[in-house]
Amino acid sequence: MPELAEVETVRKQLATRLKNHRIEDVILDDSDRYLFAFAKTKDVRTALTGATINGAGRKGKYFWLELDRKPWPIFHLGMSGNIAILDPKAKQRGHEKVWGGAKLWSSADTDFRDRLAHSRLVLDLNKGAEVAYLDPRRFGRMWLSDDPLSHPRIQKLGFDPLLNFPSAHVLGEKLAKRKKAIKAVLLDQGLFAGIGNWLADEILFHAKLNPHTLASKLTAKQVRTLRSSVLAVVKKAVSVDADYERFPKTWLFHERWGKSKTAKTRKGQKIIHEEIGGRTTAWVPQLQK
DNA sequence: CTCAGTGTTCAGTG
DNA sequence: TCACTGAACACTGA
Repeated sequence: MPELAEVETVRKQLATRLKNHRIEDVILDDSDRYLFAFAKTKDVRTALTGATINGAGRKGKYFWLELDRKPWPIFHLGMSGNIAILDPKAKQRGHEKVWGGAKLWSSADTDFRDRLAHSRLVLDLNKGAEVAYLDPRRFGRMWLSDDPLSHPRIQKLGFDPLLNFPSAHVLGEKLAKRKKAIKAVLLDQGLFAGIGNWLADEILFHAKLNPHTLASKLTAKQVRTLRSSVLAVVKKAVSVDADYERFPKTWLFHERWGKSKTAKTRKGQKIIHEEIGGRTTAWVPQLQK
């Protein structure tokens, strides 16, 4: 479920685990017209082979590798994308850790190659590490850019809760112009970069706001509540590395995902599932007036 | 067999 | 020009 929390976790793990690693080989499928729709496979190979990773950046749901030379690769995980890292250091510790948005595989796993089903791109690094970009549904995309922050797709993004979130006053001015359901507005990447379907529902649940409320009708107090809920939910999800098991027990997430649609909240309140702004929305009418 | 689904873009409409 | 809606993309799993 790659939304801001998962993507930020991926960025953090790439940056900390792959810093100073050199890309020795690039394995990709030349026939994969989806991932490489906007970057030619030959250019990807040329750009990455031999480069050293200095870090990783992110804005909204886009992330990129910072290399010791340009261009840099930018990625979007789409609906089902994921990043997997094989870290030889994990082998020494003999354990495997699973994150929300990415997996750290121990090289002790004999089925490492089997797990690479749906891998669209694999980077072989020195020191024995490997990184794989996995994407079953093929909605993921990749680009090459000399300056990710000025890339057209990233330029279009609005406020990122972890990078440049505005005051309640500025946020209120933006919302006042939007005459559609707040749920739909939360999903607008041109305003809230990184918020996706599950984060939006969790934020509205946290703020006790009815997802149907028109953004332009929110009171100043509701805007302040919404703003703090966005920050609270995103920061908490990121602080536990988007590990769903470690989300607070009170979160709607646990009742919404992987449960039947007749599941109720821990307090026994009814959860409604309906389409708002073209996306399925789970909410609790009893709480979100 | 049918259909929903973590996201985004684009064509069409108002 | 702007805001919004619905379809399309591709594949898996319930």
